[in-house]
Amino acid sequence: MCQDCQKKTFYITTPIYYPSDNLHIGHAYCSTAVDTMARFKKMTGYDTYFLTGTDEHGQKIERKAKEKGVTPQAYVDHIVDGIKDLWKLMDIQYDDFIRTTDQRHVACVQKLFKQLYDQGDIYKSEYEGWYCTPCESFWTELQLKDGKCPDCGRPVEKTREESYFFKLSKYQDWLIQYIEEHPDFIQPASRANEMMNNFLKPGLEDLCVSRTSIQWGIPVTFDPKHTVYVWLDALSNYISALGYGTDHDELYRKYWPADVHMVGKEIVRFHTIIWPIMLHALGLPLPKQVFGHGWLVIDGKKMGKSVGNVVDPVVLCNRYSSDAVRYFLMREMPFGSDGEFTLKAMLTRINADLANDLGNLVSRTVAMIEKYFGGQIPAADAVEDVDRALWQLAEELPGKVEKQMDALQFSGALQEIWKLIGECNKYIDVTQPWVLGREDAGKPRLRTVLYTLAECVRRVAALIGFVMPRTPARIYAQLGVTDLALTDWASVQKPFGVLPAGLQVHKGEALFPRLDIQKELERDAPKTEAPKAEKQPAKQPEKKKHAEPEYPAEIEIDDFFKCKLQVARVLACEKVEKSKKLLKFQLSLGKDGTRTVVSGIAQYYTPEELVGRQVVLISNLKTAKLAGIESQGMILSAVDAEDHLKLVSVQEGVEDGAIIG
RNA sequence: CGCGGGGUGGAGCAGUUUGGUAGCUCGUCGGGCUCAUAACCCGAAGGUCGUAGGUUCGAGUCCUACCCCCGCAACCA
Repeated sequence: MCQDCQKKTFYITTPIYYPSDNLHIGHAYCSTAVDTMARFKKMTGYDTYFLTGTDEHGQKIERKAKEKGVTPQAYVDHIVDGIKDLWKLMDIQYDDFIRTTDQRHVACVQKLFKQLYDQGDIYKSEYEGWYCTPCESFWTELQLKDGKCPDCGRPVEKTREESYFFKLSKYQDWLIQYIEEHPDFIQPASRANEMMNNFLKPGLEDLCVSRTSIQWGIPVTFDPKHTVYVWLDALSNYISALGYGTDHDELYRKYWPADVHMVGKEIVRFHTIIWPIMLHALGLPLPKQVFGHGWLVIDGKKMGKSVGNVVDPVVLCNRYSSDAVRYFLMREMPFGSDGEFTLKAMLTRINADLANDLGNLVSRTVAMIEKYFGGQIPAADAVEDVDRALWQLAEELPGKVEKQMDALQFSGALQEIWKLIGECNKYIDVTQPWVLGREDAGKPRLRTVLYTLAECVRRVAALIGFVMPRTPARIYAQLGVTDLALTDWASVQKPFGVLPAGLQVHKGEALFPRLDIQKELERDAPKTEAPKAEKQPAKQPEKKKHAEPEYPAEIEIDDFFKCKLQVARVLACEKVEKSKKLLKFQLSLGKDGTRTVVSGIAQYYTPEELVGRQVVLISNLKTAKLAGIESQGMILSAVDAEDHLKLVSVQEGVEDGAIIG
């Protein structure tokens, strides 16, 4: 509760995004949801605070900056500019943008760290691991590749390193109990189960919360060769932005605890385990809810740069308007679960809901008022049951919308609003204003019908602004509404008939021009949308296990001769235990000896049918450990679009170990 | 037995907690209307609700087993 204005407060956050690259539509989805919620709360009278930002530390950014030859700070500054531009483009109206490189944040994190250390929740210990001297990097057992440095492939030494640890284990039982007693804390509920089963019940280990291997981070004040672990750093943003721990902590006192942390499902774990324990250890209240939303997937796959299927929100907004994109994101899928993102679905949605239903309703309403009343909105006259039914629906709408929004059901809220729009279109058909307009006897009814439509359109405009911030003004312009009292939440809660008669309407451009879907799809065909345009009906197994390598247009012959290809005979072959895909081979290279090789082809061949066959092996490939087995080479095979895999072999038998070239 | 999500008319989804006529959007087909952005309105066709058992008067919904898909995790060289 805000002390000064007596309004209830509402504090909502997005995750702080990692600015190693430009953001994609998935990030835009999350921010749109938060912005939509924040706007709705603001509209319905809450003192709302909306925080977003960027998580700028860490190795990956350090490395990216190095590649570009700039400082990490310069690198992130540039990306952050782009992110802010995107939010502007999408009308993401945040109250504050926190960057983990902000001095205010750094100071706060350092203070928290010190406090936890002083009270004994963070302690210094030793961390046993592996050190790569050339890279000056420290790795855990799990991070190693083939027992060597994952970065450079060179050998590593076993070392001990001093590190700070956070006593998660101490608070484990408390957290389990807390989650059980607060079923709304983690939403959707399925995610709470996941956390319990995967992490809490098996038991928490103390978390290593400092690194000496990463320079691009927040130094520990009392031991500056250590930097603070990124998640401790990142999570603190939700309170550092409010001035927690400073002399100016008014915002903290006013808004904390947060009402909702909106996060992607992949980071629910950090927000529901580390963060609550941090807060609890510090004696601070926990956020009321952590909501793990789903992902936008494309062709059934998670969007990602490695898959090469990222959708750029900037392009979409510039082409179809940010309001349309926002509408689609909020309407198409139930919030919480994953949803398929396709351009076709978006275009269909824009045409059906925005152009045909809403846009056309506004258009025909205004056109008729112009045609029959010289553009002046008439006063309601003779009233019948059809009118009253529609009025009632309109009056009940705000309550329904609020109910859906309180449950974070954006799609449900929009569906309710669109029910009214649908009923309006039907109402026109039933009342047939064009018939009423033919004779004077019809005029009283006609006045009522057109007034009813105008007032409904006004109400719709007043209700959609939290999802589509720009559209209401365009509707008001057509209706001739200028009085702000006709556009707010209070104005849709009053009984039907708020709109004053006599306003002058102006038929303007179509709100959402109908799109030629075929054309729009073809427009992108040569680019990334290509496979989507032709949309295979079902699931042609087009999934590649790995991202396709990108082949250079041409290579030097020397590049080829780097590979030592040899014919090898399968001496023995068996399935690798606990693995679906791996077969373990004993191969003979003739006088070059034998090799053990592991290959992921168990789904295509049985061990028995391979024994005795000749295959082609890259014999000078760096060895790799697969399923704990040293694999000394790679067996070549061919895969077609249907996912059929066949081993490569030589036509007629040759000596084992023969060189291919 | 690693964890989780899912399999519902051509497509995308809701419904499963509290068993009782299978619903929505898009698409298709037919009709209506002409105020409107070839938009709007009405109607129809189309589903053995993954498979097989079981409980029940009755199962998409509960129980058992199994199959398939997708994430995560992991080892796809």
